[in-house]
Amino acid sequence: MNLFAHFETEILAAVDRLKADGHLPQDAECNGLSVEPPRDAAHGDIATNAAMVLAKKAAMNPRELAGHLSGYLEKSAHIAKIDIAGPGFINLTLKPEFWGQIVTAVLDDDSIYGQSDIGQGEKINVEYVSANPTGPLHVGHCRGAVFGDALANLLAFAGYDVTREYYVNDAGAQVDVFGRSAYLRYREALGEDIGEIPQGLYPGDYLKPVGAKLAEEHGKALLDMEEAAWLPIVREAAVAAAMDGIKHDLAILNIHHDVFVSERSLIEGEEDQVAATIDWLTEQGLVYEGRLPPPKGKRLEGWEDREQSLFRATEFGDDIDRALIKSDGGYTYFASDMAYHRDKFSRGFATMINVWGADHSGYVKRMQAAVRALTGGEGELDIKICQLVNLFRSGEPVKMSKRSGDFVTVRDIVEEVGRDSVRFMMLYRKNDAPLDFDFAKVVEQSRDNPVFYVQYAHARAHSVFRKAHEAFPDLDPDNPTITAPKLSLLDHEAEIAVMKRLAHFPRLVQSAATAHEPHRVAFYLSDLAGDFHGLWNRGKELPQLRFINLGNRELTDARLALVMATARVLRAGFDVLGVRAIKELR
RNA sequence: GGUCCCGUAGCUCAGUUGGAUAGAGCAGCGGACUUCUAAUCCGCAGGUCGCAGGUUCGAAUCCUGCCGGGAUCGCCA
Repeated sequence: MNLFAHFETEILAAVDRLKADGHLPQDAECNGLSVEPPRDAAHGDIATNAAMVLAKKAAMNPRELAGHLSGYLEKSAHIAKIDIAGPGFINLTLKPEFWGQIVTAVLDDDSIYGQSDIGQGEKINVEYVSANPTGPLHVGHCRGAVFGDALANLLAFAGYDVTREYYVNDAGAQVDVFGRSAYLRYREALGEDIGEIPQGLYPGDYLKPVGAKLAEEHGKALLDMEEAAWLPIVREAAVAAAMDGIKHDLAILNIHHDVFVSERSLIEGEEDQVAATIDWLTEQGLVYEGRLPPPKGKRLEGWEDREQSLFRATEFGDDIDRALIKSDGGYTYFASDMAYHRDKFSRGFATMINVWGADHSGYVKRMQAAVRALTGGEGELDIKICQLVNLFRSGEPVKMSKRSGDFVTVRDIVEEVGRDSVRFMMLYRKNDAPLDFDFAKVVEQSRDNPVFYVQYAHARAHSVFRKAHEAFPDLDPDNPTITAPKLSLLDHEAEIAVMKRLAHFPRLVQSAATAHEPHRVAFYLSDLAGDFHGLWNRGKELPQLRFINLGNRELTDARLALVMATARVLRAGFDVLGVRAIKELR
């Protein structure tokens, strides 16, 4: 049950009655109607602007119209009080016993509470990570990886048909460099002293096994070849090894993509899809030969003013037209990315989401312009930029040296603090704000550490079940079943606060999903945990408020139902974030 | 210089897509607690939402222009 959706239908029914009795014209529409929790809880449980939205149509001032509307709402069950406030808000306060229905709804095994159908099964493509296959994943990739994965979970929970996708940039100049780096390791594996890795090549040790394997498979055969002959072989082996490593790194974060699309395969497959895309754009009159002005305000070494094939990106909202073909005849990265997005669209994804790092923010307009052009305005691309992660260790910044290839990898982080802490922390911030990640803090067992705080709430709930089992052995300590609890017994303000929070979950899921903002789920969990801890603490002062009352099984059952409901919603939120809910603290 | 993002309490950040008197957590101040329902709790104080205009019943939120911080600018990926 979605509290706000439920009352929206009641309000709309009241509006219909207003039309029936002539207060409103038949054609009056509720555009911009809101049914939401008021900002200030003192105003009640549900606020609606219905009267304000309809005032003009009714030729009545909003407060007067609100008076008529509330006359009809009063007849509805569950409403304890109706206030008309401010410019014409209608505030509904529900009867305390209403909230028990939320607990019932959460515990109903026939549906998953919070799950939504707003997605209507629409196909949606989430492309995330897409790191170059030239080495292990490091912190920079980690945030986008976790973000994309949680967003995909969230969208699935909200009823979309989600595909998780990874674009493998295995075609550009970078992977050639990577291949040459691997070739050096190959020569090294054959006993040659290669000295220091030259500037510009990949220095990391992770290519050594690739070199060794090449030596094993090819012996000295590659030494006598021209680069044009050995490069494809070495490059392919290096990329394959890098992708294996990346998939392993993703797996330790519990991230599993459905589809990997190779850039090279777009070009070298049965049909050159990049060429086909450029042809198509040319037919549409969107490609021309021309010159680009050099970037202003920044001197560029070796800027080459030349006539080239340009895509009319400016017609679709970009600042400048974009090059498609490099001077060496190869496709620009952008050209193959256009082909890739055209491919996505042709696979039935009208809605696409790309998750990128901050360093790609300058690329956003271009790609969105491309999608507009390629889909005739039918496709929609949302690009989520993940800002930088700053690493700290007990408040001290962690230094990273990229030059030596000695950066902090996903593996390092997960091994040190655990997958769940990494995932939660990466989501405990809006994606477009920078994030501070402190190795010491995320494993701290204190109120300061939101990971702990939320995990602890779930563990506490389960500790109640274990205690309940000791007191009443018929109760299953893992999953106590309580038949027909008398939920009206839950009338303390701290209990009602928890139930209200539970009531907000479905709405929260919907808004987070439509905004493509999984961090809202993390903050919600923190709030819910806060309410639950608050209730727990009240039980310390007021023993009669404790969950388990030996002399009163009926009350205990009602409270256990509430604890169960809380644990379930925490669990549902954790599932969206991809964080494991723990039942016991170590 | 252009573009994009950010600017909210001393600090770190939320803010339900335009709603009412802007919220949390730290830190601060004042109390309580000496405990396994443990890994603290309760209360208080704290604000010109960067600045100035605009849009309207109503703006932290939308539009414009400034100021400050960050990222980015390519035939790289």
